[in-house]
Amino acid sequence: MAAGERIQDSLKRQGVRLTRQRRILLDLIDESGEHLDAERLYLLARGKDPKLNRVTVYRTLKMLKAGGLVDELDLMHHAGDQHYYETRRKQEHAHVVCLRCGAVEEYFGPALAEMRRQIEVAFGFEIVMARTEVGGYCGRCQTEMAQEKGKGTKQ
Amino acid sequence: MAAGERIQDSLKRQGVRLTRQRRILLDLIDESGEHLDAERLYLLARGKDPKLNRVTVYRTLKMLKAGGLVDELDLMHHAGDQHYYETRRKQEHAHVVCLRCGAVEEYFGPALAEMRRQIEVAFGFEIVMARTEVGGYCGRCQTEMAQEKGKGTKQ
DNA sequence: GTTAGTGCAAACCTTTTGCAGCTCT
DNA sequence: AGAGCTGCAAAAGGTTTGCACTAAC
Repeated sequence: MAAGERIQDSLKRQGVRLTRQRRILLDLIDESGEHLDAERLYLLARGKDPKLNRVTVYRTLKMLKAGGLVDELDLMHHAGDQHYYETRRKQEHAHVVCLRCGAVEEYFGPALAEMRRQIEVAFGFEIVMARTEVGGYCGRCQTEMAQEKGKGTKQ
Repeated sequence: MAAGERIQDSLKRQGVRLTRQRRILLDLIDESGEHLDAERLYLLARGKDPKLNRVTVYRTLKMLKAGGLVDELDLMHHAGDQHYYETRRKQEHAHVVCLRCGAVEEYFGPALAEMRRQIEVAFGFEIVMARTEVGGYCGRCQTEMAQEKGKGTKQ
């Protein structure tokens, strides 16, 4: 995929049919700031086309994943076992998920690329995709948990 | 959990009841070389106790995960959406999964710890668990794919 | 016009839950 | 004895499939 290219352009180049439904879904994925799961994407898409079916969402996501146009995330299964999706247009990053409030931060540091390189060398492995997810507690939740603990002991 | 301690000892110390079923499951998890999913563990356990129920397997795994005694893996969902489990007794490592043959290698390099440290510092985050999974093609499959491609063009 | 894509319904796979009875401590 | 655990059956959550119809190229 050319850098900065939208998913739609990439698909068109591959000769994939651009239906009304796909245009809606791809726009949402391209523009969304959040990490979307199938159900959330479905609900957003229905806002634009109430007839659009949930199955079409799954089929579209599957196609995009197979084509390497989106990455599939689990976000530590923090909110259930559904998958989340994001375009691959961004630089590789790790997802840091707060297990208490669900906030997701993205880490772009050099250790990721370094690890990737080491794995390729060490195993003669050809990496197609990589996923790092970290679960724990964000700064704010650490504070709040400390406060609650204080209250708890008084009671 | 004390280093080198078996899961069973750790549970006993916590006052968790050690039933016949749990002993079977914990032995299997402790001794298994592979990454077990619930179904595989269930089948192995049934070999030792044909009455043992699948639900017990799920409940035991959930308890171990909640107690931080096992890690839950997805192995890039290579063979479906089930989860895999392994004891936490080993040093942290990344899982490198061949998308063609399913082989799993483990990477123990220093880049992992380095990334963990950077995330803690950068976000003031308290890491509880971390998971790195890499999908791609192992050396052998790369070779075989190259050969098949050669054949394919002749035909 | 052809073929890929859609919607609908129904199935599928993995995991969880409610409840009565059993068992570990 | 009694809380905690198990088995069974049933449901839930997330995703996929078969098929007839529709729309993109």
